[in-house]
Amino acid sequence: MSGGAPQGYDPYAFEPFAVTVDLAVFTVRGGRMHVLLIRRGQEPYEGSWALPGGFVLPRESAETAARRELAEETGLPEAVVAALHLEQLRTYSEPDRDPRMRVVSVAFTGLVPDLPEPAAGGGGDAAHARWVPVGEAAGLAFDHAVILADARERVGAKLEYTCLATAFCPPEFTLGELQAVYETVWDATVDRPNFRRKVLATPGFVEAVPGAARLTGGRGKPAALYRPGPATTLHPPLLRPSEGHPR
Amino acid sequence: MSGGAPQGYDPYAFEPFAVTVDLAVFTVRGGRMHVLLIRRGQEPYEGSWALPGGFVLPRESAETAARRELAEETGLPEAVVAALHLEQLRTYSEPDRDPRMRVVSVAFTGLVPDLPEPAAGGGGDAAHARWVPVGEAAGLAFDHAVILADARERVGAKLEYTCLATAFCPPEFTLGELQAVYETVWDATVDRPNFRRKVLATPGFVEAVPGAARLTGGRGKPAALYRPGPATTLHPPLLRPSEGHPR
DNA sequence: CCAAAAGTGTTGACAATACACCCATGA
DNA sequence: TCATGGGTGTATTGTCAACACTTTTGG
Repeated sequence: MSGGAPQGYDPYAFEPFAVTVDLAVFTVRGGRMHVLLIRRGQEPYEGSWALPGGFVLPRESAETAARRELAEETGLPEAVVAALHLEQLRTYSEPDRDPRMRVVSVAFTGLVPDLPEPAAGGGGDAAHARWVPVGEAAGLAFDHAVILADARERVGAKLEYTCLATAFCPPEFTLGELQAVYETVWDATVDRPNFRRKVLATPGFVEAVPGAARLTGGRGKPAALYRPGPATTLHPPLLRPSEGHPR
Repeated sequence: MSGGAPQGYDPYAFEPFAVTVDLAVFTVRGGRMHVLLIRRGQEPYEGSWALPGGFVLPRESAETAARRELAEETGLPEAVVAALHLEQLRTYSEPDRDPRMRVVSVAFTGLVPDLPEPAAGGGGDAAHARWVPVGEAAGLAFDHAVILADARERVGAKLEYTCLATAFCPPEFTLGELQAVYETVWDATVDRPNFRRKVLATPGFVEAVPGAARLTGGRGKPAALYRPGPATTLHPPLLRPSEGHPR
């Protein structure tokens, strides 16, 4: 709520809650899904890998705090942080999730295209940030393994019924690259002709770039370039195969 | 995060955050969707209607707090509160959403079957709780109108691809009642034969009750009774009509 | 000319719609 | 016997998955 405070409530009467944000930021690189992690420099869990995040300041919203902490902790370029697709995942509030004090954490999921330079680049904390294949992210601090799993599941589900996949692609991309995003996130193969038809048949999902074509990586026919379109939802959905549903 | 605390962080150094929960609890009654509201008995917004909710206590998770506050503030029977379908909506953290202090609120969506007695019944605060048709919920306190709108949208969307609709029904229900839930929440009409086939064709959505049939309300052929099944997701989805999609 | 990747066409299975129709009950 | 709501059948229409095929490039 807000407003249901007991009469005469004194903000300082209780042991205070700390409110933090945690970020599960994903990218697709080399056919594998990666998550951005930082190495903890202090107790508890010193030396462990953890999701980036930090305290929400008194005059910040959680989303503002998320972008600020991401920039501070990982050294991602400002432009990337400002542009990245960020959405709330859920809030984790179990009383003992942090051994030191009561911490309620608002978790976010972030999506970025594959970056030429990894995470490092800025100074300071940035040196402790790394892209890690999600399969190799073991032994995370706190309940971050749970958050990571929840975030991963959510991204997979959202690809089915939203246009989110373009957030993993550079500003201009080929349909082959877009398909690779789906195949990587779902860890499944998709029929190219059908994928292509479905994407092009969804108004506003992608729009063709008038300019020239680009080669894929040397061999093969050059592919047409597309930009993300204005649409956000995908009707009808693009269902992942094999998920128990023969359909 | 949790753990990214600045070195030497003192829990009492900052102006503390209050962490609260807000609940948008819905039911379907008489062909209209209703939300459970309470009348505020103190400033700010004294006399306004608001979503039930309250402070998270030091040793509680947000979900525990949500059920406790719901029971305390609305007088819903314990059994109903324990059984109700509750899920996190999202967290609202804009700095000025409460004029008195910094309040971060974890919002939940709840679904209950139509109850014989309205909300009142218990004593205390319960007298100030009421079921209000969602269309008539105007002038809510704080940002509760936003939370309500977000919750309503989410429920409508979730009916499409989950088995959530049974949470609006009593333990045993007819397919006509289930269909009425969809029609009410979506404010759309659904073809009965097709609806029926789709529900029955989805394994685990509903299971037939071996016993006898029940009359609908007097007239008409008695309908078979069903119970919620073990399934939670709906593949393929049951898309609402007219939502911009000819399909 | 071959491999590799982009892009097009076609077909058959299946799903969704729309609607006609029968059944059981209360008044 | 009529109105009301439950339940079944079916034809048309469309969509989707599968796969064969053409096109354009690099080596």
